[in-house]
Amino acid sequence: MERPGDQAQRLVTAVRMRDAATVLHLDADAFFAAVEQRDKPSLRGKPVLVGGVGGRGVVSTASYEARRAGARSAMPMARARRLTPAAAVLVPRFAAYAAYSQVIMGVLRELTPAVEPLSIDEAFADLTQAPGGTPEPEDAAAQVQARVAELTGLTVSVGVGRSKLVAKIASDLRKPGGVVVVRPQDEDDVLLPLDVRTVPGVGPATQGALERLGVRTVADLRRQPLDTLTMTLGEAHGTGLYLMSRGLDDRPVVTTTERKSAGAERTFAVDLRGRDVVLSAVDDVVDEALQRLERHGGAARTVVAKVRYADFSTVTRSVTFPHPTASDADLRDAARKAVLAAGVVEPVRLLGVAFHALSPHAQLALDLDAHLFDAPRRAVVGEHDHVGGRLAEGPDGPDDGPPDDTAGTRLPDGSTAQGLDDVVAELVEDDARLVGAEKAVVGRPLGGSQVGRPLDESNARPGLDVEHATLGRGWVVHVRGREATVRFETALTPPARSRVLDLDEDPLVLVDPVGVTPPSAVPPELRDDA
DNA sequence: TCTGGGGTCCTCTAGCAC
DNA sequence: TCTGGTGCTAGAGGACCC
Repeated sequence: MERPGDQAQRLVTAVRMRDAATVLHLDADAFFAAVEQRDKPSLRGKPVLVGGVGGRGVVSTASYEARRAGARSAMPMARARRLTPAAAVLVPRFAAYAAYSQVIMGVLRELTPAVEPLSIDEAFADLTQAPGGTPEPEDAAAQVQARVAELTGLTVSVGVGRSKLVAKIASDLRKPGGVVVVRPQDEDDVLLPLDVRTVPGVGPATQGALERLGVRTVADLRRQPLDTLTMTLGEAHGTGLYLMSRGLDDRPVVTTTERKSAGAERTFAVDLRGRDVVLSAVDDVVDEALQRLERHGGAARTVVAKVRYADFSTVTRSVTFPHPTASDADLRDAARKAVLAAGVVEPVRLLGVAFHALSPHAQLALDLDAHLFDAPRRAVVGEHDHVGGRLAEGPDGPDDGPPDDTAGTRLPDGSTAQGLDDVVAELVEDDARLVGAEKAVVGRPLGGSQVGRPLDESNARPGLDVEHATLGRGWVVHVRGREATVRFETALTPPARSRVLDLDEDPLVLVDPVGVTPPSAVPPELRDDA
């Protein structure tokens, strides 16, 4: 019989570690806020909060100036504003961040083709795949930092280790703008004193469970037997932490990953009451989810609805088709059924719809069905249902009829929704200070892109890009009625004072972000280091 | 203080077939 | 015919990440 110690030993010896620090992790510093400060010169050196501007919004990213006042990611925006009342509060401009992200990922690919983006502002790179041979880690890190600064004007932090675990932890040790290379012989010195919370995968719940074992640091974690960790945290998580506490991690850098799901969710500024109100709101969320689905394969087999009630309890229900489907009407119908199955009884705070089991081959499957079964679609579903698939019924009983082909018409503009809060935001400016106040509006989501449309109170969000026929490009500070406050500035201009315009006399149009402006394009007298 | 949004992965449980 | 064990799949929920 195998003893617990044997099992742990087998686990440890199965890990194939690299013998040198060749995994690089890059993390852009305060990414969203840094891009905003880059594109909006009047905000440089000032506190900036990017996130949801509604009453229930949270901070996505706080600039370092705002962090000094205590503002943090995931903090309720209202609290962050109290901590740093002078901060500019802006909605995220994902199109701008994506453009910067592409340049940063491109810099890594100049170094090595083996780049694994983790998110919009983070990536791993495998230095052993560099075409000219494995570079020295310090040289690689310096090259990446210099090139990113040259092309974007942003700073990034870089960590290099012999594993993803160590590289990621290292990049976080000297932010912003730091480089930390951890060689194998130095790993214990770096890892063991760290708070266990710094280990990727340890969140508040795991931290609480570990604290009950008396574990606070990585050194404490390493002293725990394997079976204690697996009994406390589950097989996978326990085993993972057992290995990570020893610096053991042989996950490769992978360049391609398959998307598993696509969806959308929305928190309402005022809780929804009543079945009809909720179902109407579901349709809006489905519209957004369908747009995302279309960008990621177009077809799905499972539809999951999420309902969060006023007391923050959350219920999910799902509907699974026998085959992946790309039919908007079917997917919409399934989402409605799933929401009803969750039981809409209390005030609803959030609705979400996600599509799982994605497939690019749905149309092929549907075509095959059409050839194989010369019968109405319902019969096809029934045929496959007993073979193993399931088609959940709504709470009212069996499917009440064939799908309505007129339902679920996709929005015609086919644009990229930014997923912004459905609120109208107002920023009140006090000379150099930006003080926020907002008014929540329910039922008027900023659905789809508003690019090309005239700016008005309903589509205004602080921070969005606008253009004036003669004054040029700028960004929205706030709009009240037909009066808009705008700063006409870009990365290529000096900081601008805000101007108040009458939208009837001086119409403004919402425009796409300008893209990445390399520092070399900025006139010398306006450069950050000038 | 009062908790977003888009994801991934894991665990537990139940139903079903063998 | 009934029962229990096992393996598979799906659904639901939770934890975590950025």
